[in-house]
Amino acid sequence: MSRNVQRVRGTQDIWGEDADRFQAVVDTFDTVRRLYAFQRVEMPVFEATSVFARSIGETTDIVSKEMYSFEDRGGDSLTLRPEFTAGLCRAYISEGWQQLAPLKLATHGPVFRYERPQKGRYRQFHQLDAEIVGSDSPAADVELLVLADQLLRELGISDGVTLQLNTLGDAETREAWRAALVAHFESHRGDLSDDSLVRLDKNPMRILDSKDPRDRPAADSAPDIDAYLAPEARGFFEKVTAGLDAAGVAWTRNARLVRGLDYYRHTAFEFVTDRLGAQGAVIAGGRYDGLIEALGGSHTPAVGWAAGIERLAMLAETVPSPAPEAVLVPLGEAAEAAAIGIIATLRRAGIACDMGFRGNMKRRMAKADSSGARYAIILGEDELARGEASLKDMKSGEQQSLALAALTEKLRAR
RNA sequence: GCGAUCGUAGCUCAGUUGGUUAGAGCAUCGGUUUGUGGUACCGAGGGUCGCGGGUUCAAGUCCCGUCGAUCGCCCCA
Repeated sequence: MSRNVQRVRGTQDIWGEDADRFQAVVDTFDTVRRLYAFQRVEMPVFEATSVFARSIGETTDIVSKEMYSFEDRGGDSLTLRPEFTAGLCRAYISEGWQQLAPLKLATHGPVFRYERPQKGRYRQFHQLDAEIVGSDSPAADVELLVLADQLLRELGISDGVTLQLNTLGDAETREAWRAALVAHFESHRGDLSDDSLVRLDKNPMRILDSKDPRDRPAADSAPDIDAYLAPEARGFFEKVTAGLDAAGVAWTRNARLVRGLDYYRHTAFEFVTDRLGAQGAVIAGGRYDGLIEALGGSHTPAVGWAAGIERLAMLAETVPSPAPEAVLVPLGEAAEAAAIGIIATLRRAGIACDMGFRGNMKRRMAKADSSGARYAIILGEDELARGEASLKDMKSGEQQSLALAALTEKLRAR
């Protein structure tokens, strides 16, 4: 298998059942986003490197060591997108979408991060993405969360997934809490793991969700944001949770759920499963009111989430791959020639069908059977001479002779 | 980037303390009187045992390196 040509590390060839499941996730997302009146948007797979460097933050691992950046032939530094949000915000500014705000947008496609591959974690992976740009209403957060919840329900995986919810407050709250956290962890410096000592300088809030047991006492005794929540921020969070309750979406408060980047405000959430090991987050997002400003636009509140298609597909049941309605079995050269016209007519009439090209009749019938087709259309020379074909019901085994002209109507009648 | 486990046909695996031409099931292809599938039987193709080096009379089996996958850490929409 691994001769000369090998897949690039962290990439995947998706086919067969996996491809069916992957497509089912995308199709379900597309159906659900229409129900919520989210517009489809297509964006470039690469952007100027500065778009991600400025929005995601120079100090993050994503920007400092996980981006696929390269210089193009014109000497510009470009980067394959490591996420959707930054590019979408750039588009919002470049395309003048502020006139249309609030905008409800949905997109999906490949994203790229140079990471150590694991199950459910690839260097080219695929995300669904939903964002509401230009709304500072908690109703936007609610709508996005209900959308995510319905997506999981339609995929049949909502049982194994829980919504964890937190608030990071407004800018002032967030700063006050952050300062309190730093003070708290400074006083416990001696108890922290090496990783968390680095976090203390770079990303102190991340100590809260550290998995290292050495960090847990200090993390667990750290102050919650609640004591620092400004009244408006508290009100915002209460409206979000009340909206979820009204919509019948189950959630749990996770006061240790945080976002490292400064432009995150208010709602932060993750839909988490324990069925995928360390890669447990299947949908994650939050409100990022400060991002578009950081990119050079005017102050624009926004909220959104992204979901890993591969992870959702791994949780989803196998979907039966769509079978053709009929398979043509031509016998002999003249029949094969005639079959080309017949199958073209059927397909133009919207009837999914296939044709076997090789083997003897027994083989072709076996092929027709394993395809799952409802009918086999047997085209023999003598039948063709009479302008007829044999239509065989693969389930009952019944077979009848039919005028070629009646074939389309007969199959479409079903 | 760090630590650990693993790597034999398309897939799932077997391969005894290193010992002759590396096996099975599934799948594929062909056949069981030549125009009829799902069952059964017969047969065939397909592997330089991830790759490279080393130890040995002898390596799929041991050692080293490398690549890849997996598990955890890290990071994360």
